[in-house]
Amino acid sequence: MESQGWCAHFLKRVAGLSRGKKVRTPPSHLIAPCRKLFFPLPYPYLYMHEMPKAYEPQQFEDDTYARWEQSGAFIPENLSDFETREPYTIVVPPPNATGTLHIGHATMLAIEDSLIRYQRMNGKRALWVPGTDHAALATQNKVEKDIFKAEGVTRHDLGRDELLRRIDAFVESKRDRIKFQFRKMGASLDWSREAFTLDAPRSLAVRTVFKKMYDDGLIYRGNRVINWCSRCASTLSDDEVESKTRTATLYFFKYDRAFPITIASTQPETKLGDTAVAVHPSDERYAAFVNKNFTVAFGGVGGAALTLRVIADHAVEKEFGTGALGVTPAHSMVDYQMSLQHDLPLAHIIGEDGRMTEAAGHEYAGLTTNEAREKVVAWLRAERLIEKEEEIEQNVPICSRCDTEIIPLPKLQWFVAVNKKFKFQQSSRHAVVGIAAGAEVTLKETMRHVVATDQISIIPERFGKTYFHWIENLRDWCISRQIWYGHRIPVWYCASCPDPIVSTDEVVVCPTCSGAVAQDPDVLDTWFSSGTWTFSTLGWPNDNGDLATYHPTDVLETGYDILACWVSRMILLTTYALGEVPFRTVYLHGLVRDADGRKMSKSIGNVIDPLDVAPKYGTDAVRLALLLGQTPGNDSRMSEEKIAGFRNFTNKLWNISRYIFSQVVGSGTYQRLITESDLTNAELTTLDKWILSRFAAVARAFSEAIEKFEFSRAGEVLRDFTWNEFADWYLEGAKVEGGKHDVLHYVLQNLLKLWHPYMPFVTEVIWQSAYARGADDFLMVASWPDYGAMALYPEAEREFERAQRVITAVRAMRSDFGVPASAVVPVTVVSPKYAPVLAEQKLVIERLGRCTLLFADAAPDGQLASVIEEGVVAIPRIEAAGSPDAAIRLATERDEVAHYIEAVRAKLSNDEFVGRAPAAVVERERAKLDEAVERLGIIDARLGRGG
RNA sequence: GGACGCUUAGCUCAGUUGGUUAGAGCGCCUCGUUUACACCGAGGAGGUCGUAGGUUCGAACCCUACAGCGUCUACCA
Repeated sequence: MESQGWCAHFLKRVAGLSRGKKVRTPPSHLIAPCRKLFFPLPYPYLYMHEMPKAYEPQQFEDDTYARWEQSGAFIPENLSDFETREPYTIVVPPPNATGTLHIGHATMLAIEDSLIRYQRMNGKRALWVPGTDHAALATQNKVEKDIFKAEGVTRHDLGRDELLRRIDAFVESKRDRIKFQFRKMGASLDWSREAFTLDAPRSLAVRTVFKKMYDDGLIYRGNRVINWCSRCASTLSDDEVESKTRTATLYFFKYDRAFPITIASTQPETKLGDTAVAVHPSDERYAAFVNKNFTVAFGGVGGAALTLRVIADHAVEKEFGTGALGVTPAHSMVDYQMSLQHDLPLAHIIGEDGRMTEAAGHEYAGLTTNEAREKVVAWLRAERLIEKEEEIEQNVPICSRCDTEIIPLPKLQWFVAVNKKFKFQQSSRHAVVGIAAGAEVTLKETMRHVVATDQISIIPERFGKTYFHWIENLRDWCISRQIWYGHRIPVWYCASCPDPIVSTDEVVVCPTCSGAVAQDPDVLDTWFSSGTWTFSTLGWPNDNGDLATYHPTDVLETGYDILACWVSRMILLTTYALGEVPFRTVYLHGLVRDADGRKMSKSIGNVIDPLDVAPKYGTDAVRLALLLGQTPGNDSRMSEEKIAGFRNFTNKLWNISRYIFSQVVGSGTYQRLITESDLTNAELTTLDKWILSRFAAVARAFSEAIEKFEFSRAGEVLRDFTWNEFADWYLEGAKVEGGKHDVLHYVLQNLLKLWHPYMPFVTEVIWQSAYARGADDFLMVASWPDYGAMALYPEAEREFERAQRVITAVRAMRSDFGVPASAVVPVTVVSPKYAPVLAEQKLVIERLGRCTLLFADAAPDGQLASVIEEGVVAIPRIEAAGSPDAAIRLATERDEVAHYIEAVRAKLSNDEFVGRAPAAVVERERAKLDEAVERLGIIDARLGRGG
């Protein structure tokens, strides 16, 4: 870094910049905090000859990211010829603005950044939109908790305005953190288009969708039984409800002595609100009572006088309890559904504070449900109405935020009607196929349609089932929340006019009577706003051009755990609002667990924080560890050992480069970019043709795997090539043959390009150290290797593989028989067929096998021999203590071959196999047999000669 | 209760529409001449693909049942 030549080097690069292309100004609506600086930062990279032995990621990463960002290339309009490029869009799933980066985010970023970088290098107008989520309920809870801890006051003490001020301040103080962490991961996001689910453009989108849905009759206000959390004092959507198991006492009893049917309940206090008793339609025990009404005096003095109708309903399980169920429509989701079917009245006996209401009777009003239960049970005991008590396990719904037990209760709420017909409005640009403009459809039908017809494909496919299952069970979506942080419902009520006023703009006075209005106090479910994410981030409803260019987005990449609650909501709202799908492909990654397969959690202390390990092993290593060894939709395990393994790999790539650069005379100058035409056939050896052919094949395999979202396989293919073929064979062979300047640089230059989407930092640093033309010549915007145009040399591949087999055989024998590594052994090869091919590669074989090579018609008697496809490879015995018998290795080989021959012969002598299997398969087996028989012959001849 | 997934080498996992002598990484064992790399190189051991049936000329792969594990989901009061 401190070298003499640094300054001149830097100036040269600055000069390079001035020749660079002009940076386009981003669209005017975009704020551009990352505008390109006129002067680049001091050039941070190294001369080739200054590269340290080991790659030191922390020395380069922050600076590299800053330079990318300042180059403007994250903004697609700054890419060369951007107008003619095909758009490619991903919108990042917005993390909680107040949260911190965890391993799941790191997975998301690694995958999405790889896709974006790959597409950008492939000439796409690649846009990756960043953003954060306000996470209404979670954020408010967190702030409320903090305030209570510090000041002992609740939100009601503070009031709405003050609480919101505090929350905004909290969010403001935290929101830069997650963005900083995204940058740490190398994410090439267009920060000029950053969005927040609660900022002004998104708010407008939310209000606009709300009004449109209201006008279409898809949003309505209704008194319905909803999930109520008395601690949060709010409604919860079905998705925000979890369940836990607990043991409870199941009481078997009658409402009163005169009532003919015994029911069973774990919550006898709710029976104060019963309006029916339900039995199964085929239950003969109770058939006589069905449709009869009974009046019972339940709960003693101050209890309720109940009028109960006996109804028949399939939801009742004959085998459970007594087969008869007391129906409490106001405080049970199931019972509520039944009440709708049978037109039963609701008795609202539990209030929002979790205490019994007056409707439960004056003796009970004000008691908690537990107190009421004790009182009811005491009364039942006194009246001797209890027939039996049983301890059972049951699932109770709890609030996913605070674990408080959910109380279902009726409440006036806003809903989205998912089963109501509306006139479908088509997009003029990317119409949904199969639904005519103006067709009468429901939201549910639309949601099902676009996935069923593959206009949205889900990877892995099996999650389509989860999606359809979720749709089947979807009920009208309760979208109002009784909290203060979030998108306030855009509805105003006039004291003297009956109809609510729905408006995207602030309403000050009633448009009908000019009277005073009050806005609905509730806010929207956070998923309602995140459901608009793909199009609200692209400017809808203000048309700024982005929507036309970048929507529908290409890929939505997220964890499978939010398929139902988020992905499906985006599909719902986008198809409705735009008449377009929000994305073409949904890619679902699995959960990252710890080394023992446990979920990572702070309380267990098994969390691997990507920001802890990234400085230690390098961001590239973390990304590789997340991309390889992981398959879509399946959970994977993460450990520091795994990351360390990939750190080793980044270092390998570093050292491969270091070696190649060391081969250059006059290091410190730029390396020319080598093209196909530089590699003239005449100068290429078999070894060269082999690596070029392999590279072309690997570049294709890697690219095709990425296109198919097979990130792990792609990475493995490339890693194996880089390490096993390029480093271990080609580089070693090149040292022998010498004069490989062009091939070495050609493969390295293209290899760096292939690796760049996965490990952007180390590849860019290497590129900058040797190949960059100027300070703004980034590997990041280099074009993808044109593998289709690369020459293949299948013959050379086979020929070099023969040399490899000979070398491996020599090495194995040396190792088996304890030949000292320092000894150069004379090797005899008997291979009439392949001697010329092997002779051509004599130098490489001799050096890599540490031997001298002699071709003969027969190997000398008594030598150690190995028989390979090419023939016999033999080395002399050495006079060393404990040197095993020469025949042992051959005998082992003979056993294997003989066994194999037996198996193939059996197969080929089976007439049914020969008759029914495809000719090509049979032919392949025959060829295998011939080859094996030939080898066996050679081995036997050799063994017959005693050695 | 329903659905889905998983079960392949000591560990973590691949296995591309049924045809390989079943692979990789880590770990393990042996040996290290060679200044790109010990965050390395060479060689090696290690698996009757959960169990039992079935389909097929042929099954890790398809079907059935069972066992274990996991996830999501649900209205057993």
